[in-house]
Amino acid sequence: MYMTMKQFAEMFHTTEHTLRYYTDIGLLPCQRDDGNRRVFDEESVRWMQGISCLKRCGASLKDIQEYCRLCRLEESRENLEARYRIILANREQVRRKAAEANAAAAYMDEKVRHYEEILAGLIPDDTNPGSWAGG
Amino acid sequence: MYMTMKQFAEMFHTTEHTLRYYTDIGLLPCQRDDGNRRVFDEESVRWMQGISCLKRCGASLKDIQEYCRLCRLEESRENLEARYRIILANREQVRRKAAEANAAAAYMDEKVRHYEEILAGLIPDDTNPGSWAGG
DNA sequence: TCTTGACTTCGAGTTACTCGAGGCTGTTAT
DNA sequence: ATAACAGCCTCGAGTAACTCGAAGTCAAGA
Repeated sequence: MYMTMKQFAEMFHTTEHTLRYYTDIGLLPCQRDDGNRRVFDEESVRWMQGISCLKRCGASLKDIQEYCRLCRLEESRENLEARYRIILANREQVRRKAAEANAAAAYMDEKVRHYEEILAGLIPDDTNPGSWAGG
Repeated sequence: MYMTMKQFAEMFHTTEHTLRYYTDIGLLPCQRDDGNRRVFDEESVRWMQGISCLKRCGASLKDIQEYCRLCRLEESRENLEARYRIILANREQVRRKAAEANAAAAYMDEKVRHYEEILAGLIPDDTNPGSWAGG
């Protein structure tokens, strides 16, 4: 059961350009048909699932590549621990990111309210960006 | 009261390279001393406060540049509304980002627990990244 | 036969830095 | 007076992770 570029791209909500990039850097495995076109099978699908998941969690392609490399190696305690370390480091990163994003969202809410008050004529416009909190 | 490159960079926890970049693209205003070195005053500080705040909220330099341009123009209803639109769009973006980051953080928590169970020998190692949820 | 559509490679452009080389300036130590 | 040093300057190249477009290939359908 082989999929074409287009089907595969649609399946993962990404572009053909991106998929070409991933296969070119050796991140995503694929076969070629007799016309040299990339074709994707269930294995490609499984790898792409892992890749896009780690991506959504904010991992760099380099880290994902390393993680995938480890997955392809023989199982061992060392290997397992190496993968665990990557996952742990990634969790830290995504936690920091989430905290920052939440703070930023809260701040923007305030900013929007501020602007709505100005627009309603309740307070004067203070164009100066220096009046912003949290410099 | 002028500040040197170094002082200014320390004040905003950034690098001199980045500040040079910001001044070069016309985002951050600065003066030059008689030796052609950049010097920063209170006005630079105020602008930089606005810039780093918008940055933390995930705005692109392009958007920040446009926002700052509007701030420098004469006040008007139109201008005010244009700035409001930028702020609104940015809030939407940062909200989406926060939601994504929170979901990713929760997922990574699960992933870490999963790994810890494998490490404790409670369940076998399933190296296959396709076993990951949320393909 | 011609067109269409889906692919191919390759090379350039993007954002927001990041780094380093090589050079200038201004102060301090010898 | 000279040397060393810190701190700045410009300029050009490199980075990640795409993104885009040009020019070419290949098979199927009208």
